[in-house]
Amino acid sequence: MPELPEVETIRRDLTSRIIGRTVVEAWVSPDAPRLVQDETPESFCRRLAGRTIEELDRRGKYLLLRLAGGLTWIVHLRMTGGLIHLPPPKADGARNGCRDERFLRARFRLDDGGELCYVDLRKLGTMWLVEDESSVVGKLGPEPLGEAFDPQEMRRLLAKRAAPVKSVLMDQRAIAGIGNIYADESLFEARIRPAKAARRLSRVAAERLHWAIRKVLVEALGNRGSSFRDYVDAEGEQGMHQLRVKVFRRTGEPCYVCGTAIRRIKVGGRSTHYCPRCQR
DNA sequence: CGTTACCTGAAA
DNA sequence: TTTCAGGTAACG
Repeated sequence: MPELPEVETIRRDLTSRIIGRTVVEAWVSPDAPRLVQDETPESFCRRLAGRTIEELDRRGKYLLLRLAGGLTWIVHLRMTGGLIHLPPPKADGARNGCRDERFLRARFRLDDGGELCYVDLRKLGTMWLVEDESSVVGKLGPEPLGEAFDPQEMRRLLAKRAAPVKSVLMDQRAIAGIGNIYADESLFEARIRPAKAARRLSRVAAERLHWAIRKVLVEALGNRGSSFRDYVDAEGEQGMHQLRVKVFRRTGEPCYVCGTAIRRIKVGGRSTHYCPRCQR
């Protein structure tokens, strides 16, 4: 579900709510045996309990919760995962429970009475508790909104790749954080065919793509991400960027630039949307 | 390099 | 009933 703008929105929302909080109790549903990586859910819960969350960071689509004592709790939401924060109950004792108990896969009680609920319809999400973050996020490419990602880096990572340019954008070892929505949107903005071999892009096209990626991600972030289906932020609210996309899931509808019907094809096994006239 | 498996529910 | 889904690891 969530790509960089969605995960970053969750990170920002959670920061003021959970930094400095201690996890007093962790619970993982026996119905989600693959959620916790590298150890049993019991051992994970035992090691997490009593730890204080000191920092909340993001790398690509991964959330990094740095804990006192050197451990990092890493969460990847995959397709349908979500992290919802329930604030401490009001003075009158009123409590808003997790809204979809059906898909609740894990629950983390905090020392202020609040809690973090991990929900995941498809159960594809994963979490780790590690000493060495690089064992999980070490192979990711540069952050597209970071300084290391410049036009030259864009050209470098497209060079020599025979795969479609869209597949390279979605390759997390090439660039971190771009998924199906923002790959299509960036390629539209850069006027490039998604199926074109990455190494065939001209220098100018690569530079347009560099600029387009940043523009698209910044705008999506400003709209708090895209909610096409399951995505909600840390308060359970939808993003707004699905109302602003130019091609994603607009098959058959007119291109906003030239009026040509948006086309849908498969690239790297994923649905891909583009304007056959604007994108060459 | 492309394809398939992992899961479950909603939409076609 | 069949297809599809904001992702990625493990295949061949």
